[in-house]
Amino acid sequence: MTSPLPLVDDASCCATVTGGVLDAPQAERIARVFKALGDPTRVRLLSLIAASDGGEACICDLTEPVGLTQPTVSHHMGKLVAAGLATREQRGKWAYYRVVPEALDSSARALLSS
Amino acid sequence: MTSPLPLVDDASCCATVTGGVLDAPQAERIARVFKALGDPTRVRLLSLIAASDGGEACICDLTEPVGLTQPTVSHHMGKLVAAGLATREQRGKWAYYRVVPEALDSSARALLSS
DNA sequence: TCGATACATCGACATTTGTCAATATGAATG
DNA sequence: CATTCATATTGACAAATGTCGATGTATCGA
Repeated sequence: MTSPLPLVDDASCCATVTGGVLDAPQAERIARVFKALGDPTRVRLLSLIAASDGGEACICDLTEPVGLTQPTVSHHMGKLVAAGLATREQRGKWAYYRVVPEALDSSARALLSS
Repeated sequence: MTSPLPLVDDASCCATVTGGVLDAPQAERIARVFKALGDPTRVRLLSLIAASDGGEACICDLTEPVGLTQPTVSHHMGKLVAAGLATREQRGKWAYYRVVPEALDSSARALLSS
């Protein structure tokens, strides 16, 4: 039989904060996503996109409700995409962004006790 | 009858990222906790404390495994406490820190789709 | 082909952040 | 009371971050 002790976690993909001591790379991976979620504007952007028609929105839809410049919104969306929390799809002149629910679920699971 | 539309969320305590458009204060509150989780050292500290005997640890237990200075670890723990993710209890010379599982659960719920 | 539109990138700037060494605080112990 | 030990606080500094204006790039329409 294997794994009688509280092993850290089988795969680094499913590491959880309270499920054993995390090594540096695991903590790094987990923290990277939360860092992207650690800005109020980006949290707001995600909620705006999720609440948009068809679950997608372009920069032009987001600029006004957030009250920031177009470059700034573009910068934030870049961060969210880089963190895997959103996707970007170019369609004609517009760039359509969508939330990645699996990424949110995965991050949520990293916080659950077990 | 009330609330036929997708209201943002009853209480700000249970606001969720994908459950309706968040206003600025709600996004601020949510982002504050994730900001604290957005540093690899702090994620590691939480996992170390959670895995410690009795679910608690003092600064002296954490300094060596994290490989950082005592003031730095103290600073990080201060941030975690300020974010509500940990508690601090002074017992004699030592300060014992514990993880707040409810805070982790609450943050996790903010990410779940609904 | 030209102008307008949507977006990204660049350069700059002030602010925040993570880190440390040095020092202060406070509790136990002799 | 003096010393030691655990921790917090302070001051400093480099690096990262959020924001903007200006500019570049690509696409659509006339």
